[in-house]
Amino acid sequence: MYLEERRQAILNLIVDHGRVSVPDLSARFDVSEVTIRADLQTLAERGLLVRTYGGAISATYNLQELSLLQRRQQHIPEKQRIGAAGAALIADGEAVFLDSSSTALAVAQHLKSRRDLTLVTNSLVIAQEMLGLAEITVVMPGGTLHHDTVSLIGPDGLAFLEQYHIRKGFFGAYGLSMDAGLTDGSAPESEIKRALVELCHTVIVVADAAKWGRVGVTSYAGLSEVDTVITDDQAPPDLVAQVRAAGVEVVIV
Amino acid sequence: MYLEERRQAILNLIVDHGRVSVPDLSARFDVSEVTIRADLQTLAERGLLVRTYGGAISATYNLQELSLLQRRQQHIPEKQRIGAAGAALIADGEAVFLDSSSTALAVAQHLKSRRDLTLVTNSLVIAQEMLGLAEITVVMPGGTLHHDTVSLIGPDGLAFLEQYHIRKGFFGAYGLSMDAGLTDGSAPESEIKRALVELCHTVIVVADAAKWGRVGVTSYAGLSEVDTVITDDQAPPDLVAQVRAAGVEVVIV
DNA sequence: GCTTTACAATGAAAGAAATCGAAAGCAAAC
DNA sequence: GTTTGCTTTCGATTTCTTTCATTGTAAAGC
Repeated sequence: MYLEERRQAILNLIVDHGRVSVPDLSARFDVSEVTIRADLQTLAERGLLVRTYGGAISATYNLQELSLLQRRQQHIPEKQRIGAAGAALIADGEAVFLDSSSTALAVAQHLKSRRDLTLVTNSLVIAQEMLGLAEITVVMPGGTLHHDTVSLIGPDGLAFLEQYHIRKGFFGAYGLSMDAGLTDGSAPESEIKRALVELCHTVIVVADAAKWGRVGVTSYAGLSEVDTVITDDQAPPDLVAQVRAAGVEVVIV
Repeated sequence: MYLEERRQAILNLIVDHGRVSVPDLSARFDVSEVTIRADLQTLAERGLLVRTYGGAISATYNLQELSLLQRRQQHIPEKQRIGAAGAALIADGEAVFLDSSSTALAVAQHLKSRRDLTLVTNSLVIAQEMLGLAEITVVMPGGTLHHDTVSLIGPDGLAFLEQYHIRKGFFGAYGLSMDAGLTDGSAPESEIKRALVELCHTVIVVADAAKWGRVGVTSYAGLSEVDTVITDDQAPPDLVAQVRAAGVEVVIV
């Protein structure tokens, strides 16, 4: 029996029984427990099962996994401060765009007690975070799911968004610099952001100190298109001064 | 019983009863109260419940997530069999539509090891289920997030989908009857399905036995538009015979 | 308001089981 | 013969759980 056959068989057992134990699998396939653990770890990394101490169970708990990821984010104090400051700029009744960055997620987390708000976002994580909040309308453009950013990307979603009057857009960035402006790591991601920067009346960049002076693969906006940058107090003062001189409001939290 | 299973069971108890107590859980799972407290603390850190003195209660903002989990767990063996049968109808390389029903989710769960597949869906749960599977392309139409079905609903997302050649569509239903055809619980949900039934070359209905003979608020397709129904062996034979006589293939698993 | 009382939570220590890491063994492929 | 990938062995380490002593808390009665 080959390795992949064994792993397939393990998955079948989980589908049938809901759970498997390491000693049991070891006996059944006549390999050491160490080997079984390696199998389980690999399958868990592929998201095909959930590892437990002593065995594994079926992977039908993805929602919780995701919310765990979300909550891991919460513990970064800088992002939370930036998120709170961003949320303070949003009035009830407005329609705002949030991109798929983790800092924009922090903004969303501070909007949970708001009423009559429309959030436009391409981030599945933000949508998930707002689940069950009846007072908040979440609108998503269509697109293809990108696994790394957990967001919908695609040129065709934009036409759909043009019917909304989006007052404010919150954008994360891979980097923020004087000459390259706002930069990101991937081209399709940049494309949708470039269009949204056009669409939003007010462009607000949420970026922690690490982003300053960094330049990513593609630019999606120049500094002249930015109204406000929200960052934390570790941002390099000389760069902050330059950006302010260029007419951009910089909020430090 | 593994740790994660116990924690899952605790969450289920909270969904059912709204609250749990430490001594009760300790007796029920035959572990010490200290262990239960550790479980509750961990689950509270994940945001899945709210800790109280002597026990725990439901985390209101997560109720939606949990009730969805619960819905997924109902009829699990039947739904899983239906899901497997549905997945067997899909060849690698195809583009298929899956709606936001829990039975369509079961189909998706059986597609995880496939390669080169395009899934079109308006269900956030299915999208999340496919997260990290690089071989599977997930496309979502734009729309407004509906909290109860965890799906994107909206008329404008459809234009975007017309560019895809969707071979097969898998649809759940609230009810399935001779005269009303396929029915659903809410009008906007029906609207998007009606359009997708038009768009899909082959329409496959996945519905467990409980759906037969039931009629919901709005119809989204007549039986004449349906190619195949996949159901379980508890489906009423007389209704099955009638539907077959109407020219619909009925697969019983 | 204050105190009592019963219950709940926490910390430390300890034991059993499971896991991990590193080095080594083994087989098939080049 | 060497390489490569999978598997095993064997301590060292971690995780999970319990017990017990101590501290903290809620709510009833004074």
